[in-house]
Amino acid sequence: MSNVIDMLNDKQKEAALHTEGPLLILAGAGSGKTRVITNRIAYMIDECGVNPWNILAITFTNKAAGEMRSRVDDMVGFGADSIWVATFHSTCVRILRRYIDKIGYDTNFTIYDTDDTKAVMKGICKRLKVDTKQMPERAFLSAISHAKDEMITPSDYALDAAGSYGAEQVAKVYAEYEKELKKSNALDFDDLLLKTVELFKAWPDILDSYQERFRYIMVDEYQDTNTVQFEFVKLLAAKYRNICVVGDDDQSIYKFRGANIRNILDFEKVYPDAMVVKLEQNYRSTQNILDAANAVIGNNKGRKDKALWTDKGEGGLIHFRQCDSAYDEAEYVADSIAANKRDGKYDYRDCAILYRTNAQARLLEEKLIFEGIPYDVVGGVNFYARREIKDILAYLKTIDNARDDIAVKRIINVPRRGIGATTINKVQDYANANDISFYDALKKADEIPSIGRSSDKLKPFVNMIQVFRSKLPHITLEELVNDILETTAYIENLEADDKEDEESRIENIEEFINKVVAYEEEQEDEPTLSGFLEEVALVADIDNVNTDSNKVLLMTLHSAKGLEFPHVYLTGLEEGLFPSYMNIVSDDPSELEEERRLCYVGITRAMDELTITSARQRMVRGETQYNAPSRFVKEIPSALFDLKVPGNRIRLSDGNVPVKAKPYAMPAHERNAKARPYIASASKAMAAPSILTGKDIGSSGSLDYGEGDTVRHIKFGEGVVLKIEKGTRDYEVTVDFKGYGVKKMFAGFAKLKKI
DNA sequence: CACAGGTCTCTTTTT
DNA sequence: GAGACCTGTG
Repeated sequence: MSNVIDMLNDKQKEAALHTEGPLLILAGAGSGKTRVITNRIAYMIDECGVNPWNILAITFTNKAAGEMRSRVDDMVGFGADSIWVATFHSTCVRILRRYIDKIGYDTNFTIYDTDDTKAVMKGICKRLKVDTKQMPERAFLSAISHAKDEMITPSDYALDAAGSYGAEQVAKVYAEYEKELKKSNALDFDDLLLKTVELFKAWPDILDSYQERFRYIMVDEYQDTNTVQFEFVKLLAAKYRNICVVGDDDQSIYKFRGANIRNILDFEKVYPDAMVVKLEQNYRSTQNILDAANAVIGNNKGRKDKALWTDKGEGGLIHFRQCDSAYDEAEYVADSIAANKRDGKYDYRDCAILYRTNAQARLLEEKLIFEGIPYDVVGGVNFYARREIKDILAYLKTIDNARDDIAVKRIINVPRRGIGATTINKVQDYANANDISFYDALKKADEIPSIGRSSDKLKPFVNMIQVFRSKLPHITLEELVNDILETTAYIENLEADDKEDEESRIENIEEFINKVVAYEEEQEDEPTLSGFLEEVALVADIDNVNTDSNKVLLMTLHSAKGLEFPHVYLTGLEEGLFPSYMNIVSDDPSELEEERRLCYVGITRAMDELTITSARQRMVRGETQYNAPSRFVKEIPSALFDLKVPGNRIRLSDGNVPVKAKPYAMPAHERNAKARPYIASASKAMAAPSILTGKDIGSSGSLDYGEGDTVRHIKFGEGVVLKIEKGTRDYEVTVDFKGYGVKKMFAGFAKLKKI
């Protein structure tokens, strides 16, 4: 037997050797899923004579796709690059770029992101005079998105809606929205799947050609697929039935985005002859961490029964700490990371801080800066969603596809050209009346009677775009972007405009140009403007994570799926935040189960050490909230917690009932944290070494004072160091303070300064 | 038409 | 607490 198979355990082997017919791999967290998939592909190519060209592997992110390709590449002699590895969305885009003209679109369609669709919806609601106080734009968008996920057309929707005022409204708006996108030759994210399925159904010979091409299909993260995605896969696999799906129902966390957990739970119903393999041996985490994860997820009903185990050993206990405030929480985490680094226990890159909502990142960032800890935040505001980047992209989109009304309107007065809302409305009215695009109406500005002298302002804009367009075939994308920036004096206008963010915006633009250059360099075929825009439209935040640099990573639990870290900090475990308030009050109990799965995902990211934190008090949307620790914490058996962690006042009995804490003496470091006004630490943050210099202050590995030295403490003032002991996680320093007496404290927290 | 300054609302999670 | 939105003024 080949060595690619020998590397696997028995269960994994079973999965890898089953290359023909439907296969469901239930892969628990950390069970070596990627290894099975890659080895299975290698086995098919090397041992079964499968042509790599006939293999399609669909992953969740571009990052995962890239990793899979390079791992297969390392294993097989040649041919790995002809395997089609891509995300659902990019796979569909590639198909549609070729054939979408068959269903009435131009092959140079643009892809509308969330902002763009919002802009479209705003216009529609205004036009249809919808009361957006009653029914906000995003409600329509989410209804439409769900309809598309379920393959419900506007006319289907209208039929079902009869009788219900709200649904009728949605149906009307939905129909209008479709018309608008079509007119703009634009597709939204959901359309990419939907139109591909439509194409396949309308043109059986096209479907057939793809069925012939993709004789072996693999889908990763199958638990997160929605109905259209499943339909897409089902159609492709209908002929050869070599479909292998890999997933874990316990990690299904995208219901809000339409993911249908039934896809994985009912796979065997759709494919009765499917072979099912369960991978339960975990190669990532210690047994304690797995026990915690199993205990939490065990509270969910209607899941496929499984339990992770490992031969890695028990490992250390899980830390839990309830802090007084979110500030304290952030400080605790930052201090812990600094201490770990100093002790040589974990490097920055070994640590990840996870949270439920993006907003939580801010405080954490401040404390990390204060401690001089280098970090990267994944997500938040997507790079390509930033104003300056969207502006440049809008120029590029306008040049590429002038039917993209949203793009044209975005830049028509950016930088300012004295073209205001009144003029824009008149042009739009004219466009509507003549059933032409906004840009085409601009070209005919002379013929719009009501517009008057404003047409003098419109002409130069149209000319400029036409000039860019005529240059396009002769220059590189980088040159084009620079040309746009120069012609419009974009940066100069930026400087005049907002002084505050100017610097970071210019940096972003530079970064954008780097990405343009990178695209042109790595592109094997002719790099094109459309190709670049397409790539940009489909990148996820996680795709840009640079794992080479030695930095702490901050991200949401959703972004963390599929990743692993030696030390994971799970923050904000509070009722109302995680699980979120929305899901606690929801009458649909499955919402809470989804939160629990999210918690399960978080716990199982940890390899060696897991720290869970919560705050008693936290600012949420400008309002202070007081929250109890999350129910999920209470679902973890208390025996798994390290109760000796300073500051942990929660005692959990094995009956999962919190026991009233005994009077608690606040450790010195925590009192300081409280006594110190937050502003003070913010100003000190500036004095801390910049992360940009690459100097990490926490890395000395030893203290800069010794026994007998006089030191200063932020609250207790001057004192003499009596003793320094090396503890398990930090140095314990005993100091005799003038006026405060002898105190024992952790060096990592106390931040004593030698004087 | 642009801009300053006030008010209002709130996505949890994202391809 | 921030961003989107509205309104009055120049």
